[in-house]
Amino acid sequence: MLTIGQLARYVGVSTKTVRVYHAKGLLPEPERDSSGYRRYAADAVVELVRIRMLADAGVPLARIRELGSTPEELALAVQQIDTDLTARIKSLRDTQRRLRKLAAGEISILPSNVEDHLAGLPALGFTDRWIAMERDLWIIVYATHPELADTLFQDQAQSLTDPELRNLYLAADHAHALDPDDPFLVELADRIVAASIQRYGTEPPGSDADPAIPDLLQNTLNASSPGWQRLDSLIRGRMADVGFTLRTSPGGRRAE
Amino acid sequence: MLTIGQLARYVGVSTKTVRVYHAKGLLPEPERDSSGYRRYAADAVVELVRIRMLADAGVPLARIRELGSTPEELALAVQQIDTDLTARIKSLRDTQRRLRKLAAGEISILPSNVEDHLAGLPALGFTDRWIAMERDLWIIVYATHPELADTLFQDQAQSLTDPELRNLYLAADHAHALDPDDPFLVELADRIVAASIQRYGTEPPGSDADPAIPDLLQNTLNASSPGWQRLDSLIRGRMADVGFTLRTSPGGRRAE
DNA sequence: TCTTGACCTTGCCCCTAGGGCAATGTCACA
DNA sequence: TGTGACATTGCCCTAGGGGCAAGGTCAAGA
Repeated sequence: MLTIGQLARYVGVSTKTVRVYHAKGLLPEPERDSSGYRRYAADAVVELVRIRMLADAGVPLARIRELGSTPEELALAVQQIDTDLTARIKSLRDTQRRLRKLAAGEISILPSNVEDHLAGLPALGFTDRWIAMERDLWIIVYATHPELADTLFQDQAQSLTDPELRNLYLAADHAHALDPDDPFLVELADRIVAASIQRYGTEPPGSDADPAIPDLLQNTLNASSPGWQRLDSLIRGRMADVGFTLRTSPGGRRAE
Repeated sequence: MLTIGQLARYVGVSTKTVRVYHAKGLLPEPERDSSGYRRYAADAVVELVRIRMLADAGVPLARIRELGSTPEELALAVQQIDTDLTARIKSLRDTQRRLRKLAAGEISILPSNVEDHLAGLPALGFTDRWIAMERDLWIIVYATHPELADTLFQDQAQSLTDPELRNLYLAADHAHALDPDDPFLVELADRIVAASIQRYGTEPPGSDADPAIPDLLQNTLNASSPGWQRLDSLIRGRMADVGFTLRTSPGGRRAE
């Protein structure tokens, strides 16, 4: 008769695996010889091969144990394991495809229309710094307000088709390098506030939903350059003057 | 900024998963706000997506952590993960194929030539009981003595092509149903011993390698019917009389 | 006969990638 | 001022074994 090692070697598993199957009740404990060694008959080989086949297919051991009952039940279970296996193969292939896109740098975190929009910005004259900032902004917006983000994005994308607004955005982009005392910043702030009021009245889209978004933008901008910080400060001052709804989030917590 | 829940939802994982990635050093711990909540910036989303992609591909988290160093190294690693993924897909498909064979009852534990040999036995007049016994015997032989088994099997298969020997085996098969006192058993034992000596001299193949195999056969036979037990006993007696090498394993331990 | 190396036994702790719970603190809304 | 959804840390649990310890056994060679 077979020792545990011979059984395990023949089927291609470790002795530990066989013992685990005994402990889990998958494989019946065989007789012991006079020194306490397990002694297996040939049917244990057949049974162990069956178990390994199912385990290799990813069936949990607990389910394999319950499986052996009736032949119809077993056939049904095998059917189900088969479709499950097909699904897993498909999922692996999908993963492989996405991994290759990742390696090629074509990974898209944002919806593809947003990625397309960002990809078009360099041609309009925006700096990489600005684009990176905007990209981060949209990631945050889509993560925090998935139901609003599309609307906000459509508005933003559409506003770039207006040459005047586009020039304001471009000017803001390039204000990054300006000295905080540059008088151009005052003029730019005035023009931005005027354009905003013309476009939205005193109630900008999204402002009724969550005050965190403007805060967020502000923080991102301010951290980046003194010129931007000054520009933001000017805009906020002008907005408040004309009663523009620019609530600061309570305690400023959301923007910390 | 994002809370852990927003980050997790956006990427499609649980908050626990994100915390685990922090604990394992995969994702840097972000700043905390005044109440101790984690606050994430947009780059955490990008990083988390990258980690999930690799994790989905089956890369262990410990390896993902070591991965980020140089771009060439990463490209090489991704290359390797890709081939690994291909191998896993192939292995799953093999498993699926074997599972279908299992479901169809076409599973082969033994080498295919042995299975073919067994499949041919019914046509020669052997009973299912004999074939099942022989199958078990070959499983044990291949498991215990993989290097000898092929030689022994070739000899056995070849001996069946001799009509006289084949008739002896058939007679032994059908002796299962005989009464232990049937005089035919004595005659059959004589003929088997004579044929064995004619074929092998007094040194049967495999006897010099391990005495367990004859013991094994004996035990299997004896457990099955009184007729067989008697036949075996007669054969052993005759063999010993003529000096045939039929060692019993020391203490009989291997056959327990 | 004694030693040596390869087996076997049980029991214990370890791993991965998280899940789930508890106890507690916070946030936002009504 | 509640209330439900969210956050925090810490702890134990899972599957499918791996690995080690401390001991018992077996076969072969000196």
